[in-house]
Amino acid sequence: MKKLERDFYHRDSLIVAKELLGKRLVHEIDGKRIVAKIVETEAYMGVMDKAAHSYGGRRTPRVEVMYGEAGHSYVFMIYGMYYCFNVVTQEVGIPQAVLIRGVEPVEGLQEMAQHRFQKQYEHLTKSQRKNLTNGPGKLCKALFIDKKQNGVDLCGDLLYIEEGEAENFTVTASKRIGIDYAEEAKDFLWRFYIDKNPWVSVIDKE
DNA sequence: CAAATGATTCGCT
DNA sequence: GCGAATCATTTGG
Repeated sequence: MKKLERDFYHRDSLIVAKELLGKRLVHEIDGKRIVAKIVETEAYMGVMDKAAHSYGGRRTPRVEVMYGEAGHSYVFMIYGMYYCFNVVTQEVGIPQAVLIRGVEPVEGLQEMAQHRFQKQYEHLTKSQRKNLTNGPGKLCKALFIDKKQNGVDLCGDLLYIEEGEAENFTVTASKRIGIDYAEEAKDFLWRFYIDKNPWVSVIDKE
């Protein structure tokens, strides 16, 4: 499959967030490919987005990578125990990113199960299989993503995103998750997911 | 089953 | 010091 190039990321977060659905996130560990299909994303629109770490043009060491070149990773620790993986978008100087919230395991299930539950994939309970990668903190654990991957170039050979299989799916837009402090910005429909996919972290009611 | 709660580190003020 | 783009576990109906 073809690796996504710089130009793909060099656009608005809202566009990139939608187009990332169905793509494959690949992490190569010791020459082994861990692959997962992206099924849920959220756009963070930078300066005018109260939910974004870069809101109002805040520029601290942590968010610096978002001001840099598109197509790099932005990984941050949350609640003291989990990581969240983002893709930096837009041109240099515009601090936008797309958070990956849910993925569907494709290759390397054994490695994912081992790292997340210290168990063989076959020994996972039904609930553990479902919970392997259906959330931002969970998928980072399963895909071996932590602080060391912050700032990595996704146009490189270790961590990158490639085209997925051709398929048809319905994209649902909804409110973002876990940003109740963001006032009016919490109601923007900037979360996107593949309708009816079981690996989406939070499903909206009818 | 849904809802409440505790865990635990780091970046920022 | 405070609180966070979360999650697993416990509690109660």
